[in-house]
Amino acid sequence: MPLPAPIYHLHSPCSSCNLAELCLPADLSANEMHKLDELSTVKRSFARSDYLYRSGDKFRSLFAIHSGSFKTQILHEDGREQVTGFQMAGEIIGLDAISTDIHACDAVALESCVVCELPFNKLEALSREIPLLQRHLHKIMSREIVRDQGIMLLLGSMRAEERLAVFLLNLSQRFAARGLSPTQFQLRMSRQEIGSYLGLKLETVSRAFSHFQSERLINVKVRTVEILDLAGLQACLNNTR
Amino acid sequence: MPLPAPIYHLHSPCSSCNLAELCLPADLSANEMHKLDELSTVKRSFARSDYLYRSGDKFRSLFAIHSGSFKTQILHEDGREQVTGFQMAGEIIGLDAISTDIHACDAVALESCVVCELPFNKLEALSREIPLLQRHLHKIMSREIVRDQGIMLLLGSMRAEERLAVFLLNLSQRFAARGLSPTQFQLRMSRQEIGSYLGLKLETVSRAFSHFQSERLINVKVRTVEILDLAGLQACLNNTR
DNA sequence: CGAGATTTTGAATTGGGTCAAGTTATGTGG
DNA sequence: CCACATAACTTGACCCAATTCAAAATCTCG
Repeated sequence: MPLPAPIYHLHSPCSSCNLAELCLPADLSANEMHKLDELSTVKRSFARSDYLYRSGDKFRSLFAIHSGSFKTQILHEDGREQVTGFQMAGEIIGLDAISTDIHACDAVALESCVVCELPFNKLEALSREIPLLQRHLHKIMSREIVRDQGIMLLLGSMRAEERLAVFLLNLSQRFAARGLSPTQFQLRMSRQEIGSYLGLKLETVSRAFSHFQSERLINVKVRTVEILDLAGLQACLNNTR
Repeated sequence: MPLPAPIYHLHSPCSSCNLAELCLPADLSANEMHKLDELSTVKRSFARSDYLYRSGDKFRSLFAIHSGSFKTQILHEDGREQVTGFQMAGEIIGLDAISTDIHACDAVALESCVVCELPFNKLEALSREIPLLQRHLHKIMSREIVRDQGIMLLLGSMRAEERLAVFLLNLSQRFAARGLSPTQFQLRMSRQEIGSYLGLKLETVSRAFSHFQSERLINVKVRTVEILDLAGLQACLNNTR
């Protein structure tokens, strides 16, 4: 079980893993880098199924995922649950809580994880001092909005197999961005969790996997996935039913 | 409560309509208020079906809706479309574009509208000077994330009538927050647009309206809606199928 | 090794989609 | 202001993709 390497705009080695997604493309001065390094002194480890935070918790910090991956989910009182995202190394988690100072969802570790805590007060203070950081924080939040709207499109107007194809292609891209294989990877989440994320039942997810395999688009054995035909998966989406 | 109630702070009359959603709960100094007023000098009017911006446009400004309402939509190349939101007076529109400096969706006027333009550079500069403004901007962005995740829950795990009930209750709340009747209002969007937003076909939306009417939960005549039984609509959601 | 969890597969069911026809609004030009 | 054309909405009948229910296979981990 190789842990995903935390490579994502990391131009400083990683004393400041906190910088992960936050790290600016444009270079900061040494002094600015230093301040950014000081931002997150606390690193925490989590085992599979540990909660990073729970819905209702007081918000104090964002978290930069140093290694491992999480799911975020909303639990509706009537038992309905919706997985709202899967986050991996180099991504920032907790943005939903800024709105009310209370976390709006649960974040659960899907495997062993290490995260850096980014106290939000300090992050705001620093981003007043460093305009590039401010802009970057805004971009991260906006990116999350765009991502969510993409999922609305998926949930609102795609068929089961299209949804799974989008899901696999997205994972593929994200692994590639971390220097991992875009065509061979381990799923860290169950069929049930994938289904919840994609608005499908777990049986439907399983059937779609099986169908892709029979079409020779992928090889899948439980949580081991090999993409055989990226273009073919892509083509699933263009078949306007 | 799938869709969180938006909170509007319309305390200044509206020489600075720009402040609408941006206006801070905590009071700003006179000097700060003045700077905020200067932020938006440009007001623009739109007729029904005019575009406020289009997907692909260069991003320069956010917009505060002074009056009227808009829809935002993503158009997928294969013709699929998804309405991602309906925005009304006092709300800020355009947050998705910060991520790439390119607008990621279309914003279309649903009726006659007036908007205030908020140049984003200036807004960022000002929010470095005024921490309360900075925090408020962050809250607005985070609120949008939470809203979108609520819609993911709706699209991912609710049945047609539940979705429409959520939609009507959300409109009701938002009208109430503006001092309008929470039980009698005009829809500004077509069945097709509601359907796109809710991940349903227009016929399904129409049937759900008719069914609510036959259950005496609402009166509906095309775009005129009267809610007869708010609690009853709410109860639709708790019936865990 | 064995128990519980997860995944796969099959068969039957159904909620919402599709297609079609009729009705009611809306807006434009005369 | 009216007549007419067009767009929007409603309703019915039929259909199908995904869900539900069920059972067997496989995996995971103590």
